[in-house]
Amino acid sequence: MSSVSESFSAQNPSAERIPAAERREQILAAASQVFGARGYAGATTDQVAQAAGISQPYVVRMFGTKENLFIEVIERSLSRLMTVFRGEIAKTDPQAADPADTDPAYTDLLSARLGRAYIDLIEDRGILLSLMHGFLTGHDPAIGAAARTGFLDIYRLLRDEAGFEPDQVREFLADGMLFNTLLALRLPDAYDNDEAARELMDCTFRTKLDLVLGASAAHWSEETA
Amino acid sequence: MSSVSESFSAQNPSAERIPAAERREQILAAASQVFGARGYAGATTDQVAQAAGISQPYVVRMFGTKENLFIEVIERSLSRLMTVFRGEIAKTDPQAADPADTDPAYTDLLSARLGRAYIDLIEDRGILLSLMHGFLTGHDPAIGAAARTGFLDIYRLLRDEAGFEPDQVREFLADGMLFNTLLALRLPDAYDNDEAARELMDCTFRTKLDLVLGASAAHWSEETA
DNA sequence: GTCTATATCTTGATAGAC
DNA sequence: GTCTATCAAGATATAGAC
Repeated sequence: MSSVSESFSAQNPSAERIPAAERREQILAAASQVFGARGYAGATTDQVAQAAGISQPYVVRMFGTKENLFIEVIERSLSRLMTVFRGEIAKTDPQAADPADTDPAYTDLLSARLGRAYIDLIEDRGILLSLMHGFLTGHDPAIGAAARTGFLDIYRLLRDEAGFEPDQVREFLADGMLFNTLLALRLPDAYDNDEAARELMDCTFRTKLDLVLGASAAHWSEETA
Repeated sequence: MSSVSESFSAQNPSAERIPAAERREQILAAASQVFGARGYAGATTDQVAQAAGISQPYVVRMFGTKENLFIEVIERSLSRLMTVFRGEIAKTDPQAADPADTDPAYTDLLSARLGRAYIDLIEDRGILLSLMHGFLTGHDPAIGAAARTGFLDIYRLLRDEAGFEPDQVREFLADGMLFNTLLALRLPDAYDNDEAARELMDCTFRTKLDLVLGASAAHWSEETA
């Protein structure tokens, strides 16, 4: 994107004009990080603006309201997540005819692959965390509705497209929620100092631990405040 | 508590004086509900005050800061949760000598009982939800530290006092996090209108479903806004 | 122990120029 | 397409009376 000039001042220095669609995605990416770290209520539109390198009113101008921006962030996260899942399903199941009639070995393999793909999503810290904050904002009418719909869409994808039994879906989702919670808690930061944290993370993230710890260190150290 | 007089005006009408300790617990109980519904950043000290039937400055006066109030709410939730778990452990295991060397049937039974006890805690909606919001506020230095410590305390309780293997703890915690998420999402409200919601809740809450649905209807209908 | 009044800061949103 | 200036509302915290 817009080169070195931004590294000093967060504010768009020469007010460079870029296409609205591109700017939109820039803002959404920035908002995803900010909302993921602080939640809907805890984040400000100004923090998003700074992260995107533009002015606060422009953020509001482009998305109407903070609430609407958050909803678009959630929908973007859901879209990415489901795209990734569908990719794994397609990759794993090149010749299965009936997704409702699958053998146990297949769903076990697919479950492992989807789990790995989920963990890979951590590379962009904002996706899973802003989603999680969306789920926790069920109280807000508009956000709550979007969050419920999205969550149930994931449920149906796992059941109908991946061919999981309801109880397999439940287990998969449960692991995901623990995963998200450990990330939000920033437990990776305690990995070196607490044996319980270490043990829990070892058994939660297993082979993908390096990715989690590495992404964590890189991510949090960049934070503004 | 202070009887009928409060049903009209939320504000303590005649400024009735009650012992500080009792008032403290009143405020904590109210704050637990409010923070549980809206999270730390989303809740206001005034909402807590109204829920407790006193003035906003008095809430701040008694707890110093909103942040400190939230931390005390979290600690109260943790304390209740751990007390309940310890009660189940004691009840289940009257004669086991070495908690580190337990047979599978025992941990299965205990796990089921702890799970049931956890679901029972939903009767007070604030406990699990304010805890969950605490976990999601790992970004705040003070709150994050309290949340991490508390989470790890629960981990150690399950491992050392309940005698679970790390992987059993992981699974138990994962179910708990899914449980909390479904509550925060207010999925119980969608039970009648969405087959996926119904299926997921049926298999998550099983025999305790009545409790979840009942408590939900009763709880949310009482809400102020 | 508890309230009223209020200072002060933050923040989402609008107006309007370039 | 993007910014500066600014308003209005809301929220935490303090002061001080009763």
